[in-house]
Amino acid sequence: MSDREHSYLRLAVDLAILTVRDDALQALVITRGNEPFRGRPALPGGFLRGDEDIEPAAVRELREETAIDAAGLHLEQLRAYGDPDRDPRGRVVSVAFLAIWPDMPLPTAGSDARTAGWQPVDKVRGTLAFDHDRILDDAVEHARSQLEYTTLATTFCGPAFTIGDLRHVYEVVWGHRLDPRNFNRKVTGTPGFVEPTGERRVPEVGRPAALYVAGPATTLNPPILRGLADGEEIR
Amino acid sequence: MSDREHSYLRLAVDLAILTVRDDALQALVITRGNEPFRGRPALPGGFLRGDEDIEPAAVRELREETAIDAAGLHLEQLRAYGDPDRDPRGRVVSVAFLAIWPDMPLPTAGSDARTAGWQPVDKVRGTLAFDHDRILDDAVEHARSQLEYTTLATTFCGPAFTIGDLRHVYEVVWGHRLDPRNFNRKVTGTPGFVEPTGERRVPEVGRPAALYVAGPATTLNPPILRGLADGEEIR
DNA sequence: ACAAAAGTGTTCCTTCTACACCCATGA
DNA sequence: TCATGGGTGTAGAAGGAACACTTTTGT
Repeated sequence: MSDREHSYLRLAVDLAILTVRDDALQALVITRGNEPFRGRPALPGGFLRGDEDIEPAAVRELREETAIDAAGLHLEQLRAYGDPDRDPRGRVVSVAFLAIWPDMPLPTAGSDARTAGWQPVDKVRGTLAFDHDRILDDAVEHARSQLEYTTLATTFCGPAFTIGDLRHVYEVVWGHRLDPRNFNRKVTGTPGFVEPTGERRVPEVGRPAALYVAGPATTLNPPILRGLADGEEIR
Repeated sequence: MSDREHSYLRLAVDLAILTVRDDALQALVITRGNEPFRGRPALPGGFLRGDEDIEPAAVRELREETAIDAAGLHLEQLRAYGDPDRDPRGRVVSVAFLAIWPDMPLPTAGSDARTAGWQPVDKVRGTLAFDHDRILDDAVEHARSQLEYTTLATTFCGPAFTIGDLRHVYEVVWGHRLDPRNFNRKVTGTPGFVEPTGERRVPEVGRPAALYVAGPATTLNPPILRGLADGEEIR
C-alpha cells in the first residue's frame, strides 16, 4: 500500500467519569470554552500529543480541565470512536476512557473548560457535544456490567464505607433496589471484597453500621448478578 | 489549546481472527510482504483511509490481505494500542478487532501479505511483528470470556453442528475438558442457544448425534462459567 | 415506646456437579 | 460383542430469594 492511500488524523481522548451523588449516577461534565460547541456541555478530553501514550494523555487532559490528579485513579479504556463526521474540525478519532470516582468536592475548571462539575447522567443525556452522548451511554452500560463481576463499586465509595453505602451504589447504578439483608451477607461473604476496620459509623437515625475498606480482590467470584429484587424501581 | 500542542498521526486497524482447527485455537496470521518486519508473521491489518470509519477499514483490510469477505462477519472492537514506539515507521495508533471464524479453507494472500494462513495461537505467541503478540493475547482472553456470557461459540462451528462440536470449541478455547453429559443438558436447556434441525450426523465411530443450528439468543442466561471439570488439562 | 437502619437465621428453590446408567452405531 | 461417543436420571452440594426476627441507636 502506498502512503497516498491513507491519511493522517488527530487522536483525541475523552473521559467518562462517573460518581454516585445525591442518589443519582452523575458524570463529570465541562462546559466548552472554545469552538466548536463553545458553551455546550461535553465530556472532558483533548488531543493526544506527539510522544504520549493514550492513557497518559487522558490523565493529563483530566488534570488540565478539572485539576483532578488521576495518577492513582483507575482509568479503563472503553473503545475508539471513528465516525468521519464526528468532529467538525476535521478527521478526529477519539479513544474513550471510563473512570469511577467517589463523591468529592470538585476543583475548578481550567484550559478549554469554562466550568466543570457533576451532572446527573439522566439530565445530560441528549445534550452533549460531539458524539459524547453515545460515549456516555456506553460508559454507563460498561459500569453497570462491571459491578457484577468486579469489585469496582468500592471505588465509588470513600476510603471507609458501610455495607449500606456500597449497596446504595449498586442500587443507583443499576436503577433498582436490592434486599439489604441478602446483599450484606453476599458482600461480607465474598473473600477479598471488603474488610472490616473495626470502626463504626453512627448515622442520624438507626443502628450504627460497621465500617469497611476495599479488600485485595478485583474480580467477584461468584458474581453479584443484576436481577430485579421485585418489580420495584428506584426513584 | 493551540494546534501546535498536538500532532497528527496515522491510525491502523489490526484483526485478531480466531478459529478452532485441529484441536487447537488458531489465529489468522499473514507474512508481511513489506518493510518494516518484512517476512515476519503479523496479524492482518493496515491503515485507515481518509473518509472511512474504523470498522469498515478493518473489513476492507481483511479483504485485501486475505480475500475474506467479512461483510457478514461479526467484528468486535477490542481496544486501541498507542505506545509511541509501537511502529518504527512513526506515530501509529492501532485499533484492534476480534473476529471468530469457523474452520474453513483459506483464500490466498494479497496486497501487503506474502502468505496468509491459520497458525496455532500457542505456536505464534512471541513471534509476531509490532505489538501483535500483546493484541493476540488480549483477543484470546476476550474470546475466552465471551464464551461464558454469549452464544459466540456457535460462530466457531459451521452452519450445522453437534453438541459435541460445540463442546469441543469450549474445551479448546478454555484449555480444559468439560463433562459431556452436563454440557449437553446445559446447552440444550438454555433457550435460544441452539435449535435442533432434526438431522443427525453419523460419525466414524459411535452413536449418531443430533444436529443443531445457532438459535436467536446472543447472550447466555445463565452463563456457562469456566471452572475445571476435574484437574485434567486438554492436550 | 417508637422509628429506622443493621444484621442473623431459616426455609424454599434453582442450579451446578459428579457419576451411574442406557442408547445407537461400526468394526 | 466390544469400543466409542451420545444422551438421560438422579442424588448431593452450593448458592440465590424471600422473609421472620433480633439488635442498636436517636428522639
